[in-house]
Amino acid sequence: MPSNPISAALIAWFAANKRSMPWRNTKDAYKIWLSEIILQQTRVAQGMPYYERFIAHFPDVHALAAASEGEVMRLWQGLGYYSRARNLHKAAKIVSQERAGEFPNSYEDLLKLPGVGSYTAAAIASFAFGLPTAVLDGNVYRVLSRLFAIDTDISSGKAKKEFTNIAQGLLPTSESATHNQAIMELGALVCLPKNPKCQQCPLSDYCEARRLSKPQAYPVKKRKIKVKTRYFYYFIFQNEAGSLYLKKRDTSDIWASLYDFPMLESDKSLSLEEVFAVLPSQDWLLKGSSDYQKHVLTHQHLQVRFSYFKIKDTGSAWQSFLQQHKAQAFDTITVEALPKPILIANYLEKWQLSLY
DNA sequence: CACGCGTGGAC
DNA sequence: TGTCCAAGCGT
Repeated sequence: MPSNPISAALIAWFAANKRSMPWRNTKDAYKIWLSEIILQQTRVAQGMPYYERFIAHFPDVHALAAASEGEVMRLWQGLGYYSRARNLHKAAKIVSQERAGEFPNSYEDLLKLPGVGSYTAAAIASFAFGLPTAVLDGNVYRVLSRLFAIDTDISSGKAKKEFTNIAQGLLPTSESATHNQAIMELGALVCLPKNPKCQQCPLSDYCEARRLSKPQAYPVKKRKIKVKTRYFYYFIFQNEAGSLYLKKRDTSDIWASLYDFPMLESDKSLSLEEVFAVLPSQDWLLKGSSDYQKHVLTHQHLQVRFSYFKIKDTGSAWQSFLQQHKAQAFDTITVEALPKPILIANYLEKWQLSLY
């Protein structure tokens, strides 16, 4: 596909308005891949410090492949979607060990790497290798659905094919990298989900949704995110030496395989009395509650209310509890502001706490 | 195909 | 305060 008026306008706008990002100044497939994995479902401002930290620790794919999974998880901690970090490490080992550090240079082969799906494969193919593969992400869905007033449900498989074809048809072969970045940047800066800045848009003359005065009607998305509320009642056990008691989480739930405090979960809010009533009536618990703190965390998919019960004076009862669960704890943590469970993984690395 | 996965910003 | 959603992927 040769250039076309829409792409030309897009690219001209991009040249004047693009944000500066470290991974935009390179053709290094490793850096581009790393940035793309980090930026999956993640805003640039949130991912940037992680990208810098990963590059500082692991300047090339061999360094990343040589790291332990614990090191990788520790650097990733706080960013969310932790399977990305595990797949990142797996893919680094594949590229380092099976491909002598050379990233796959075709869309099909990139797709085989763990953690690399259709979007990321197209992005790397185009940004690093100049191949004419159109990217299709949330921004592109939004921009294209408005541009052509397409009301296909973007959460459907049909839409993926339809939008892929349109995106591919719009992509100028010779400038695929610039065009791809430009359309995503337009979605991120101008063609916003809620209040699109149509006055500033270089494509407004071509935009069907704009002509119909209903840009906010696009894209059409039927699948709604269900928000569940789970109530977690944590028990913070601390012995005389100040050591804390941690538990590794299940592999098939939120925060898979990360560490948090032992807890009681409920599908409804419980009063302090109810929490104690539901728990087995153990001496260490009934006698031990002397301090209580509460912290609330919410996000899109899941609403979790954390209640932390800090057991200060557990004494011998605490030790027998640990013994009962074959647990030992050593070293010291001072917990002033109690962390979210995700932060516990960091403590584990840092303080070498033992678990059961 | 529908769902789960995380955190933080915007409104 | 609630809702949406952001350079998606794996199952």
